[in-house]
Amino acid sequence: MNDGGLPGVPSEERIVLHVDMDCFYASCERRRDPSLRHEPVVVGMGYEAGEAHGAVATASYEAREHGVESAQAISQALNHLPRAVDADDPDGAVGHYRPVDMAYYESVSEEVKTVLHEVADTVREVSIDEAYVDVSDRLGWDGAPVFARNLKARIHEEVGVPASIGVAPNMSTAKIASDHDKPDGLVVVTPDEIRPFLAPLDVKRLHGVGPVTARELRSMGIETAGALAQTDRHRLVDRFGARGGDIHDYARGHDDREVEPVGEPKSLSNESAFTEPTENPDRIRDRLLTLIKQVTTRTTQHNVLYKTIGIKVVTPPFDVHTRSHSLSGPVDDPALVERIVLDLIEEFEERPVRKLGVRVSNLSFVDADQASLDDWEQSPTESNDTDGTPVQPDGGTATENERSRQTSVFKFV
DNA sequence: TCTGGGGTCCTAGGACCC
DNA sequence: TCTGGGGTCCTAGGACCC
Repeated sequence: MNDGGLPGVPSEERIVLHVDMDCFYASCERRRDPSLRHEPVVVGMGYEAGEAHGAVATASYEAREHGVESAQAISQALNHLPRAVDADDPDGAVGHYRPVDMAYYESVSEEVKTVLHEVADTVREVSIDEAYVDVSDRLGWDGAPVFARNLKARIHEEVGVPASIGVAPNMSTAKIASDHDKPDGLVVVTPDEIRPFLAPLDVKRLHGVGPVTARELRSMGIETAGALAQTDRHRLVDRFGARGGDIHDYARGHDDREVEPVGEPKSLSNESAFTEPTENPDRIRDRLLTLIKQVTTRTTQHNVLYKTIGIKVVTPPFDVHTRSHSLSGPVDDPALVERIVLDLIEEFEERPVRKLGVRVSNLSFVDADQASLDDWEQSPTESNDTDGTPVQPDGGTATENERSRQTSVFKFV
């Protein structure tokens, strides 16, 4: 190995692990209630005990064997796998249904991430149940299988949930490897195994190939990663833009992305669907007000300012529309969000709506360090109230709506 | 497959500035 | 007043990921 995980390390020499927790929510429920072990467990979003509404967030492998799938309506899942209380056949299989408990799952996730940070310097937390770690500076390829096996064991013993791990010279291959032998899998792909490992796989296994791209590739006669690897790159870029080049690289086992910690979020949003499409202006308005409250509660709690405020409106059958408005400078102002959102929704008046969303973007984060204040000089004409202060890089005038909120203004020096 | 929620990145056209 | 080209920002939509 060379001098340790620095940029410029040849990608073939990196050792990247992708750690993917197996049906994580269901595993968390089992950790909390060990009597669920080996039992079919279904965790439902919007589900309440005894009810039949909501959708499947996660199903354990035992539940999947009975036809329960992710994103399925709970009512449908119950047809495949009834609860004990409403099972007709006393000898038939029954499922254990639980509502989503994000706070608990996040606490379990924290424990897993703590273990990961103990065994590696570089950890990218992708989601609540998934992370990449780069261990190039800690071991070589001959030590990788034992290291990964020990990590799996540690997570199981110290946190009490199962994980699948993929090991490969880059992120995209490590991800495919972790998925290759789920659940409780461990797949190591060394640099010289990478091409033969990828070649037979269906293109849809590649990161960046979704249903649309898979269908198009298929129509081009490209079904496997091996075939994609041999396709002329220009053809792919012409057809798919920048992503065409990426998936060509991934299919050939090339991926130079560094494992780096995730930065600050780029946007914050909340959305919510109606049980059936509605044109009722009061229901729409009420729902929007709820979403605004959810979003601005988060921004205020975390000291986040935003410059752009937007809505998402989904009309039947499933047409997604977005509208947004940008301010001249960052603010955190719930009343202003409300005015802008209600203004943007007017365009959709009298149209049926099945889903609504509220989003803020163009974020800035003011709490971390105020070092940047050195670059800002408070305008002598304004008051000195500095908390939650809207700042305006151009020192310009805000729209008439936001002006009311500007208790103080900073001027760029 | 008929559709839940929270995100990211890319693309393309238009406005505006120099 | 006719006119070129580059850069940036904004907006909307699309595809994808978990």
